[in-house]
Amino acid sequence: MITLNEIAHLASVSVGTVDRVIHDRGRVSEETKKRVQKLIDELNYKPNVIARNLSLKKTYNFGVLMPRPEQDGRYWELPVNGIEKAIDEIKMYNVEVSYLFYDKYSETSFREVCLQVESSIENYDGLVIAPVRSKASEKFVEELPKNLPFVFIDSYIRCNSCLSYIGQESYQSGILAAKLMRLKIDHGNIATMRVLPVDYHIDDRVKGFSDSIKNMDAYHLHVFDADREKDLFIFRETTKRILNEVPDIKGIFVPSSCIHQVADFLVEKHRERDIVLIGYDLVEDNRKHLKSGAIDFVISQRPALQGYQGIISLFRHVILKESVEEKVIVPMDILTMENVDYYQG
Amino acid sequence: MITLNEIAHLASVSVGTVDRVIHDRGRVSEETKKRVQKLIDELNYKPNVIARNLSLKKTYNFGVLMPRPEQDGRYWELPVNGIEKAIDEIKMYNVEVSYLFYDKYSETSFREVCLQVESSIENYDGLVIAPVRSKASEKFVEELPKNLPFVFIDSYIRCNSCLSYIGQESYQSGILAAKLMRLKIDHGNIATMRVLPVDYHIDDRVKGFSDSIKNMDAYHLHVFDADREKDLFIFRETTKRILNEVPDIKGIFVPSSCIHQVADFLVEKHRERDIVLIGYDLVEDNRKHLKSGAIDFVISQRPALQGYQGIISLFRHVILKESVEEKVIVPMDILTMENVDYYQG
DNA sequence: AATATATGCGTGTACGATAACGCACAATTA
DNA sequence: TAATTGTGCGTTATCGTACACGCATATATT
Repeated sequence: MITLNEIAHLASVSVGTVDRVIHDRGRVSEETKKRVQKLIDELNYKPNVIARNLSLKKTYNFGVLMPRPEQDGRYWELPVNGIEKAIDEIKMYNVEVSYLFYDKYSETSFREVCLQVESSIENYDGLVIAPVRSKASEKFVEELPKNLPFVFIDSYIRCNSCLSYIGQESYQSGILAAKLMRLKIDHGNIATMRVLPVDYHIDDRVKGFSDSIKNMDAYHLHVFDADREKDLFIFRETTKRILNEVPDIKGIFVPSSCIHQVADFLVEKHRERDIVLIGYDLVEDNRKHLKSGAIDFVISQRPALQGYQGIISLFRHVILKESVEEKVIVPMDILTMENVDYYQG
Repeated sequence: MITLNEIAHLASVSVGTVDRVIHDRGRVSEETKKRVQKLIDELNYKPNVIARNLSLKKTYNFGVLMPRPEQDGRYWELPVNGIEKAIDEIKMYNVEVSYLFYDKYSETSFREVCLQVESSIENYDGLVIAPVRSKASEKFVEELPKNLPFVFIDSYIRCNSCLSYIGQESYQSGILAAKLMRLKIDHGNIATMRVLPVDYHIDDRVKGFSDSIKNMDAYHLHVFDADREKDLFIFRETTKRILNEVPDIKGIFVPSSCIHQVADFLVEKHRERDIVLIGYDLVEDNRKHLKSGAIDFVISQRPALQGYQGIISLFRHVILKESVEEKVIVPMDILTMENVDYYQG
């Protein structure tokens, strides 16, 4: 293992000079700089991260902008778990997180949190952002200082300065949902819900599902709109509508974690046995319904891994100075009553 | 953050004394020891791992005993990938691995590797063992020095001194396979293979599958033996036997990664469309058949994660001196042609 | 009583990198 | 010409821990 000191010796300069070359701090003659740089390249010198972080007695703070954990049927607790796991692993590097939770269904709430970050921007060494509110997020990241790295998790927005995106292949997961539906049902009426307000990746799930089903003669697809901003229990209400309008419905696909509202309602009406339910994300209520059989399949896109990876990507870039993947697509996992107990998302 | 120095000051002793207390090196009076220990406990002092490893300029070497990567349809490459990923993450702690590959189907090959380890046992700071050859493995670990930590991956053997087991819930995954089979087929003849030589967790898969299917009137289960030690292409040959003996076979379950041999044969005979295939592990050949539709489902038990976790467990115990989980059960993942491209095992 | 051994504890240095400091000399400015 | 500023470097303290070493003092052995 090559060290600073060795380079210094070989170049017949002091460690200070080598350090200045490495960090491009100037105050080194062009000639010496070349000589040192050549040795660094030739010997493939890599700074010892451990020594560096011991020396740089700095504490790092990563900000996490995401919806309140309890929203979407406590879905957002799952990325938080992953974030906590990551922080636990790298706590010896003096890394902390500051959570900045916002109400996913309120533009002003998100704006407030953005302002809060902007007003103390110097406190942050990196940001993990779940840009659920796309437009406002785009504006926010545009105005971030150029030297503040940030990563997206969960959903993607147009942006070329982001360090990394960790997320889902939503359209494809809709196709997968359709496949699972066809395994359980070989013909008849199927419903799905388009969730409002528009969220790109939830929309894509519906598109993937619809595109797979709509051209098949055996099935008849009914699409219902469900505006979550109008009603917290919109999924329940929409299920009521479905049962009214399509009495012989065979299966329902809900492109969000709120499938448990649908299951709750069907259980009340004793219809859970004859209607196939497919939804997303292993929140506690969904786990319960999956085990009882009310929900047939849950697709999970490793929410904990998304949170974990978000922090780790920042860590690798900011602290280890390593390069990170621009895009990390998480797997889509199929959960049934048989494998749910062993799942780690 | 409390440091050694602060403890020393508060206890009015030198860091040397505190160090001796911490590492229980003796040469400290009972009285001072108590005083120091009390401060350590009260202030909840935790040594700085980074500083420790900078100081202990040690390089660590973990031995990995496992079947040759190319065996079982190159299944064993997958844990190696996970091991490499782990090593890459912790390389700054000067951790290396030595691979000790053996022929899974040869007792003498395994014995040789064991001898090799024993003869230079002082080189190893920990071992990751895939105890595929159960009996010989039991004997081997019994004779290991008490202070050499080791973890099991892939399969478990009776042993109370192992640091950690990272593995699969095989019986349950057999149940899952049966569920998937029932989704595709609602009645008829189904076959499965019992693989020889006996491997507990592969056997358990068959048991889980059989127990789910055999009591159902709609299905008729045929169990075939396949002795891998007699023939490298035994799965292919056994498939031939199945087609001969049960001409109207509807589905075949193979409890190992060698399902691709079955798929190869069925494709040759143009029977891949009307026979459902379910097997294990996303090796390259299986991926191909999954995407083409010849294989319907692959169950994966995160082989890369198993390798990764094996190394990380040793790392946490040996280098970070943290406590590790005694048992880590990896999830069982369902792979279909729709989600296979996004899988990370 | 003289010497050997054991115990208790402090000191010093290494690990590798960072960054503040300082010194010598040159170039620029007043 | 004297004062100021800038450049090109070396030196050194620092981070927190580990450990070799050495010096006292106490106890045991001859």
